[in-house]
Parts: sequence; structure tokens; C-alpha cells
Amino acid sequence: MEYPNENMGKIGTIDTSSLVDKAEERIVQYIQENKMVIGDVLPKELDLALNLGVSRTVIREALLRLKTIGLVESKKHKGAVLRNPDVLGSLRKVFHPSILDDATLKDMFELRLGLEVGMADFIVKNITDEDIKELEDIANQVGSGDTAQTWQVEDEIRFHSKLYKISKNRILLELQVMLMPIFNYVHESGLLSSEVVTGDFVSHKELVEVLKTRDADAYRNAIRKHLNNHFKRILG
Amino acid sequence: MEYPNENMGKIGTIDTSSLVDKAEERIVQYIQENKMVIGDVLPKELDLALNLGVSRTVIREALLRLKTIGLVESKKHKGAVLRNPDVLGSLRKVFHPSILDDATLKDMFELRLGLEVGMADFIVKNITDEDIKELEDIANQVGSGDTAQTWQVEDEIRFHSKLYKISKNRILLELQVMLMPIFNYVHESGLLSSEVVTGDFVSHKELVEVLKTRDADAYRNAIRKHLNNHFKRILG
DNA sequence: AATTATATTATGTCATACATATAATGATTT
DNA sequence: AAATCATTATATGTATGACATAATATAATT
Repeated sequence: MEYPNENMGKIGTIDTSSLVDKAEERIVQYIQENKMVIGDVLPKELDLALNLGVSRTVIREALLRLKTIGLVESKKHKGAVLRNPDVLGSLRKVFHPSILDDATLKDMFELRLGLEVGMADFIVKNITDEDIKELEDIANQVGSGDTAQTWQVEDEIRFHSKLYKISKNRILLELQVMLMPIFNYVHESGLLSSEVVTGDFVSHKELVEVLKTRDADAYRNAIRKHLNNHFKRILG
Repeated sequence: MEYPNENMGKIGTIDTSSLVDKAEERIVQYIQENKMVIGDVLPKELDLALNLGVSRTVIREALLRLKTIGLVESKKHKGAVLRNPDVLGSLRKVFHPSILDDATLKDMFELRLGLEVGMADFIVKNITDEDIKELEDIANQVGSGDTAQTWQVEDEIRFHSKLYKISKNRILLELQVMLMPIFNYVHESGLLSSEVVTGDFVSHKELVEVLKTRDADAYRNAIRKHLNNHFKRILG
């Protein structure tokens, strides 16, 4: 029983949603019922207010929410126009190490590792000869004289960013862009057990060689091994 | 050259951000500079307005954005209190097939497949004997008489939801919950090439058997095969 | 026809007032 | 003294009206 008093039965809940909540709901409903598509414009604020029987203030706040999650975009004189929602856009502002708790940061660290292994099939499917050439170039840049830590990190990012691009999956790519700073933050923070160095490390060069075979299973195993040091830190 | 007129050189951009944009920025800045933590409350709207030299309306809209992305939560009488951001919360409203374009939907279909394969290590790491028992129960419920399509789908969802839970990764779990309806929608829509049936299918029961060995590599291969029909539809 | 003024319109911002819920305080009871 | 209840103060929620601003449509000019 989830009520404080055992004798207290369920009597139904009261609608505590604010006017803005309701207005937002109705507007989304309006969009769906009218089968509106990208580019269509919503009725102007005053009309919405009049029709829903609330003040313009409420409508503005409801619309602002829709703007914030990227569903609409407001143009002066024209109104709120539907846009192809930048699905992950709303995440961008939240994805900062400073405002996330440790558990979440760790989850994201994991997420990135998982994504990279999980997208093997999509990489192999879409990779072109030019892509391979490009990856090879990046992989070769290491060792070319300067082996300072910062350069290594940059090459690391370039190489893996390229992999995401090859996957031709926009969501994946955007996720990666947002996850990368968090990953690096966690990597360098004291959040995880200290780094370990294992024997059978797969280098970027070797990854490229595997990619040349266009064998997804083989690549999946290779990238998993490549990331093994990271995995070890969370798997213990 | 990205300017209409070749003769037009770069003269620097003008800050076109609205007052709300700036206010939002300053508030986030305030949070970081003061090293505020979960539970702390922001100054009240009127104080923020006075200090930033804008109207309360602007402050309210800025705060509303932060509320929408789940960074703060406003309590009457108290103010805007920092909350552990529900990172994916803002996605919930956008994740509806009706408002996403086909390309994005397909990307999400892929994402789910990738996640499931990519999280193999985390499942194997965290799985308990009870988890295995539970998975076994779900797997056995299939075939117990009723083989209607709807039941199959429900068992499918139950089984895979359980897998995500086992991963003990909240982000992964939340993503899955949001992705599932989209996945089903795409699965049933005419968006992908028609379904194919392959020979070597790995069943839920077999997956459980593999999990008993606690071998992440083996499980990764198994789940990849289990999802092979889905993969085939996008890989062609 | 092309450019330049003008008017119109819908959003952006401001100011003020009041409603409402809740934290804090004080009064009452046991 | 502790617990309960009533009161008050306070910060957000909502409403209203006004004006600023930018973009569109229209008219005027070249």
C-alpha cells in the first residue's frame, strides 16, 4: 500500500496541472489533429489565448516550452512555425559535467563505450574507400614526431568522430558530440578506478585494417579490444 | 566565400540573442560560479530581474527554459530549486513518431539495435542469478499455448526491458523506454524493407543460456544474431 | 521592373495587479 | 513540552494592458 494511512483507500487523483500544462497539451493536440507538418504555423498567441480561454501569458509560456524542446520556432510577425525537431537539442544544455551527478556521468561514460561497439554494423555498411583513406591518415598522424598527450587526445577524438560520421546516423553523431566532453571529463576525473594498461591493445591502424575487410563481427571485436582499457575501468 | 556579395568581407557578427537568451545564460553562469548543488534554490524572480536589469517576464521565460530542460523545478513560496536533471526528460515529448521525420525514425531504429549489442558488457557484469531466473521465466512463457502475435510482442518487450534493467545504467534504460514505441512503429511501418526470415535464429532461451556463462563476447554475438532479422532490414 | 517608403501585424518586453499555494510563525490544545 | 491548528508573509502563477521591434505586405517612387 502506498498511502500513509492503511485505512486510506484510493479516491482518485486531482488534476494539479497548471494552466500552462494544459495549454501545452492542447497545442500539441492541435498540431496532431490538424496533421500539421514542418513549416506550418500555429495560430497567433492572441487567438490561442482567446480560444483556450486563458491569458496570453499562459500561451506564451506553453509555446516557450515547445520552443525549448525544439518543436517550434517563433518568427516575428509570422508566428510559431513547426520545425523538424532537433531531437537532441534540448540535451545540449544539460550535458555539462558540472550539473550532472556522478552516477549519471558514469552512465554516460558507459553509454559512449556501448555505442561505439554497437554501431559496428552501421560503420561497415556505409564505409567507403575514401573513408578508409581518411581514417588511415588520421591513424598515421600519431607517431609522426610529437607524441605529447594533448595531440594524442585530439587524434583520438578525430579518429572516433570520423567513425561516427561514417555510420551515417545523425542521432548517433549528435550523441557522440555531446558525450565526448563528458567522456573526457570522466576519464580524467577521479570518478573511475585508476587506469590500467593491458597487453593486447588494438591500435587505430589495426582498426583500419580490420575495416578494410568489411567484416562487422571482426570490427566489433576489434573496437571492443581497442576500448578495453576504458571498459576495464568500469567493469573492474 | 559564404557571403552573397564577393566584395563583402567579414565585419564581425552582431549579437542577436534576445534578453531571455542572455538571462538564461547568466543564470546558468550564476549556478556554476556559486557552485550550487542539487537542492539549492536560486534567488527569487524579482531579485534576478532587479539584478540583471530586466523585467520579471524575461526572468520567468529564462527560468521556464531551465525548467523545461529539467535543470530546475519551481516550488511556490520557495523558488527555483536545482534538481538532479532528468537528462532525457526533455526528449520524452519529442519522441513521438508523429512529429519525427522518416530519416530520424530510421536513425532511432538503428540506435536501439546498436545499444542492445553495445551494452553486452554491462549486462554480463551486473547480472545476478535472480535476473537469469526471471529472464528464463519470461523466455518460457512464450510457446506456453498462446502464440498470438500480440503476446509475442509483449514478451519481446518484457524480455528486452529486463535486459536494460540488468545493465544498471539509468540512461540506457530511459533511452530504451523512449525508443521502444518508436522502434515498434518503424517496425510495423512501411519505412524499412520488408521482413526477412533467416535460418540461424537465436531465441530468448538460447540468450539466457549464453548469459549463464557470463561471457560478454559470446553474449554480444548471440544478441547480434537474435536481432539479425531487424539488422537485415536496414543493412539490406 | 526594381527599389524605396509606409503601414500593418505578431512576437518581444515591460509594468502592475491580484490569485494561490506553501513555508514560517505564532496560538491553542493535549 | 509536544503536537495540532490557525495566521501571516512570501514567491510563484496568472491576468491585463501597453509599447517596442522586426518582418511582411502594400503603396509610392524612380
